[in-house]
Order: sequence, then C-alpha cells, then structure tokens
Amino acid sequence: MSEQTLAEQIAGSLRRDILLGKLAPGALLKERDNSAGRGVSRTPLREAIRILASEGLVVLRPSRSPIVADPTLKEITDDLIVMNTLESLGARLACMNVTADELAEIDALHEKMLRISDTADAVDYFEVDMRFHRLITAASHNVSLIDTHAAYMARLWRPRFLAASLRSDRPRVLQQHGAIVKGLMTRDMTLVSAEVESHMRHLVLNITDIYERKENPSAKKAATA
Amino acid sequence: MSEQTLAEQIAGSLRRDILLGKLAPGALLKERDNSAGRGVSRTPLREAIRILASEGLVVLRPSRSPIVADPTLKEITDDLIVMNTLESLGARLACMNVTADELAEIDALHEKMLRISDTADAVDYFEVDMRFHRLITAASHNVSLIDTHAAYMARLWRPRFLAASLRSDRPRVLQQHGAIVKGLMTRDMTLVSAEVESHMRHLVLNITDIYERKENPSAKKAATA
DNA sequence: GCAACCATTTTGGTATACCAAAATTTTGTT
DNA sequence: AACAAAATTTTGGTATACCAAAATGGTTGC
Repeated sequence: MSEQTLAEQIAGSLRRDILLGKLAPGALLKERDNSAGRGVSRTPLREAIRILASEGLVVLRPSRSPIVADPTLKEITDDLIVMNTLESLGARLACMNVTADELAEIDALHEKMLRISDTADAVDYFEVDMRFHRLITAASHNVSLIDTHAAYMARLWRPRFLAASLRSDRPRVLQQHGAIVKGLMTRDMTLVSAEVESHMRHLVLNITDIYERKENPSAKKAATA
Repeated sequence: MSEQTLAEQIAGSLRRDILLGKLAPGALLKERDNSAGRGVSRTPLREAIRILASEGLVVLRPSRSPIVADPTLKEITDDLIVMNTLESLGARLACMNVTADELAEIDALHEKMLRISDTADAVDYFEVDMRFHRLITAASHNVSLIDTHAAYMARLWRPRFLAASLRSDRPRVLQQHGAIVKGLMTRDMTLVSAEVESHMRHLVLNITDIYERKENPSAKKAATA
C-alpha cells in the first residue's frame, strides 16, 4: 500500500484537473465513467468526490451526479470575505505567537519574492505568494485557523490564481507584503491587520473585475487567460 | 430510498452519541464492529465516519481505526477563537444585510429566551441559545460564513453545552444577547462586534474553568456533569 | 400536434467479497 | 527465561455485484 490512499490520490488528481480548468465548472462527475476512465473502482472514486465536496470544489446532489462547482461571483466574494477575516486574525495572532525562526522564514520568502518578481511566470510566482500567506497563518499557532484557512485557500485557488496573473499588480502586492512583514517584526497588530485587509480588498476588486469581464467580455481574448 | 442517505443517518446517530458522551473521547470506531452493531454494511458506516471526520468529531489515522476526537483545552480554545471571529464578522455583516423579518425573528427568539430562562432545563435552553447565534450569522447572508460557522458550532457543541449549563451565568448571557439585538436594530457594527466578542470571552473563561476542574477535580462530582 | 404515461436505461446507494498491511500471538531457539 | 522470528488474526482499503430511485425516450390516446 502506498503512502496515501487511492482515494486521496484520485482526489489530488481531480483537484488539479478542476483547478487548472481541465474539468469545466458544471461538468458531471459520473461515478462509473470516471472510475472506468481512471482504471479504478467506484469505491475510492466516490470517496475522492466526497473529499472534494468537503473542500467546496464539487457539489453533491441527492441521487444525481456530483458536478464541478461553478461558484457565482457572489459566492466567491463571500469566500474572500471570510478568508480575509481568517487571515487578518491569523496575522494578529502571529504578532503574539510568531517565533524568530518563523519570522526569518517569512522574511526570506518575501525577499525571494522580490527577487523573482521580474522573471517568474504566473504559476511559480503564485506558488510563492500562497506560501507567504500560508506561513503567516501558520505563525498564529492556531491549528483550527490554519486548517480552515487552508480550506478557503484551496477553494479560492482558481480565482486567486487569475488575479495573481495580473502582472501590473505585482509592485503593489510586494509593497503590501513588505508592510505585513514589517508589522510582524514590530508586533504591530493594528498595522498587520490593516495591511492584510487592504491587501484583500484589492484582491476582491481584481477578481470582481476579472469575472465581470468574463461574463460580459468587451475584449474577447481574456476569457481563458 | 428515504429522505437522507443511510450514511447521513448513521453520521447523525454517531454524532449524537459522541456529543452526548455515549461514545467516549478516544473510543475506537472499528468499521466491522460498528456496522454489524447497527445492522448496516461497512460502506455507509465508512462514509459516515468520513463525514464526522470532516466535522472534526472523529480523527482518521492511516491504517488504524478512527477514534472519537479528544480535543485538548488548547484545541478547544483555538476553535473558540476562530468561532468568535466568525461570529463577530457575521454580526457586522448582519448590521448591513439583515432584513426586517429576520430582525423580528431574532428579537422574538430573544424574548422567548428571556421568558423561559427561569424554568427551562439545560438542553432546551441551550437549543434556543444556539438558534439565536445561528440566526444572527444567517442574517449576514454570507453562505460560506454560515456554513463554516455551523461547522464550528457542531465541533464545539459539547464544551458550549457544558458552559451553558451554568445557570448562574444566564442573566449575563441574556443581558449580552439583548445588547446584540439592540446593536443589530440600530445597525451599530461597533457595538455588536464588541458585544459578541465580550460574550465569547466569557465563554472561553467558563470552558477553561470547566476543563481545568475536570482534569484536576477538587470536587469529584463535577466530572460527568 | 400535444401531452400524459409507461418501459427502459442510467445513476447513485448499499451490501459483500477479497486483499494486503499491521498488529498480535505463538513458537522455537539460545 | 528472554528474545526473535514466523504464523495468525485483525483491520482498513478496494473491487464488484445488486438494488431502487430517477431520468429518458418512445408510444399511445386525446
């Protein structure tokens, strides 16, 4: 038996497909088709779908095929508001609980982000960005918060990725990250809280912009970008 | 096929047993024993366990029997901090989004709670208390928040129930509830936020007290109370 | 031509059988 | 008697078979 269970592997694979858009929102996830297609039985496939459902990437319907979640802008915004609150709480707790090692790691990651911001492609850059936010939350040392925050990060992966792909915003993001790091170092809860929330406000605006353009595309190209 | 799936029924039954203490923290949930005991097969039993695991009531261990979660005081406190933040956010959003009908319902429930506070037993009283907090969160009209808050409510059911059983605290709770209702009516975000957070601080104190007494009982009786 | 109804098919839900790790016990050796 | 190794048992993970809702599509009656 391998490290992780078959169901978890399938969940990981499906998750990738969903987040990368290979599985379109609204697509049916029929148990028989998908399990046959992947050469596994329905049992682990079922379990994988439950996992993704608990993450909000898939919606279960009674006696119907599960479908890939197709969140409305309102639902995404709701998610972002909650995630913002969680991250703000995380940052404030981090001011109280962060260790020197963690602080150094956060700072190092921020420095790295500054260095690669000119050259990195969207995926690499986004990876670092996610790790930055994850590290701050981890520094809260509140396990429940870390888990719930991670769940929201997963659910919002795609919209956040689209937003992070706007290169024009990189300078502002970096500046705000710098302010957050500084706030953590000086244990200034008011500052980090404000910066995190401002950071998130911009994110909401960007995502709103992206989604409204997608629904009403004046420039046709941006649809799959 | 009945309204809800067998797995959901089992999950509900197990959840009750766990929250009421019939299934002690740390108890093994062997698939074969439990499914045989309930006259169902392992498949829905397995699924039920996954549901409870996602709620945090059960912990899954690789290649080992799942066990009933046995949270430490630190873990419970972490949960409470997150829940507090969520409820505070909910109250602030409710100030912006609550409808007249919802406001009336919340007020009516508060009035009912005032009326029954002298006579109601712990379970009935707690039910109303939970509904009160749930209604406020619902008035935020933020579905993600409502769901996540509900998950934390479920996970914290037992400690909150123990705390709510302290009759001596009822007057303070009612007074604070009243303040929250007033804050909602006047759409005073600062007030409701402060009241919710104060409400929660008392809850943390009470639960800390209860758990520390349980671990180090000077009066032996309180253990199962 | 349209709508209601029935047969067929497709689907998710459940039960059961099987397998391979992991734990446990037994047994053999020193 | 103590330890180690091997056989056995127990357990969760997976595959498959079966069942009953539900959707589908065609047929019939108006």
